[in-house]
Amino acid sequence: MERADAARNRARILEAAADLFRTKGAPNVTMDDIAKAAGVGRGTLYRRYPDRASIAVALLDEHERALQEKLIRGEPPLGPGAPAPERLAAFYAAMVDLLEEHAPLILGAEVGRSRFETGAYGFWRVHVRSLLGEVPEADALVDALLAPLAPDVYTYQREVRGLTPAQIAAGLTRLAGALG
Amino acid sequence: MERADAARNRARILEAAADLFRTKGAPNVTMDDIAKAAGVGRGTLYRRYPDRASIAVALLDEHERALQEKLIRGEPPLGPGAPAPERLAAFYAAMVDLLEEHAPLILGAEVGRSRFETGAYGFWRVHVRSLLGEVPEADALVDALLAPLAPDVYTYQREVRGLTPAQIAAGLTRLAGALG
DNA sequence: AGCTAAGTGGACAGTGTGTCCGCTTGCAAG
DNA sequence: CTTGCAAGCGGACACACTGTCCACTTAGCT
Repeated sequence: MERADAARNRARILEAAADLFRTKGAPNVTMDDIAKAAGVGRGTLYRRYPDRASIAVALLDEHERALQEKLIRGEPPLGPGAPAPERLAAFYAAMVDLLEEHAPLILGAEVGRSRFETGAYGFWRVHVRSLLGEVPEADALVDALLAPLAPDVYTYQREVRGLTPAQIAAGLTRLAGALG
Repeated sequence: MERADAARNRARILEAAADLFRTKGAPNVTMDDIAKAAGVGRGTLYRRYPDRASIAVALLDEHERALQEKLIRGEPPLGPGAPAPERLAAFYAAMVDLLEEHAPLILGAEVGRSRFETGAYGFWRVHVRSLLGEVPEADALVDALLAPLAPDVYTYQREVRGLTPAQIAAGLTRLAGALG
């Protein structure tokens, strides 16, 4: 059981962090900023979240879980029942939505190599791997197909190349369609 | 014109940095380490190279230039003359070689978003874009096709997934073949 | 009300960054 | 060979962020 003050502080920390990530950009937010904004001390912050990444992961958790649920039990083409290329395309489209909504957050969650260490990456990997079926090169292909969903690639396409989410999704759909 | 002592120091810095990147891994090497190992002061180091990335870029320069040369003027299928999918596959294979050889270095070169800001990325981008021709989604597809070549993806595939360079290249070849 | 363990917060030490400025040295002209 | 001087050098310094530690506070049970 969690004490009431602890719960209140957790909520305050998450709220403050979400706000700071959005306004200042994840890499520019220090642990100290978050503690200050949440009105708690450094020790309190570190007790729960050892680094920025773990805060971002906590913030992302519910959104990613919702998508995971849809992939497993949702309607086709996202859920089971549609042909693999269509399901892959639908997955790409859903991920583009997620990135568009939360790219700054996801960017904040991924310090260094941590992208591949999150449970979410493992889940996407298993999902796409299963869609590929018995293709011999599938084990190498999986990560190649997930690579375009890296948040830094997405923000580069959006902000530097000036592409729209629709254009990016279209490109990925083509990629999905080309396999089979 | 560059003074003799300056030239000597530059050589020493690059040599020391290459050594440290290889042995300790790029992210664990501090500017101070490099200065110490090269036998120069911090100021001297910063005069030429404002950060780790610029050192790694300098070290990579000649290797990347060699590949760029082959893409423009080399024999097919790497150089001009072969069908686009084959040229793309050859490009992928060459990049896998480059990554296998220099992944730690490339990883060191890419602090934050800098991957997309190097001249090299721009070059790969133009090359692949030209291979895609008039495909409507090409502008979005380019970055998606380059994404699997990110050094962190490569090292993840090699070290965590345990894939061989040949397997990775095979996966990418399949990707290249699927377009057209 | 009293007890106690969970929770809190800020001081502290350690580490890395980037800058600044007095000193040194290569090198070209006399 | 000597001299002048600008380019080059290097370490001290100020600053920022991290992560830990521990004396104090407080929620929630009895």
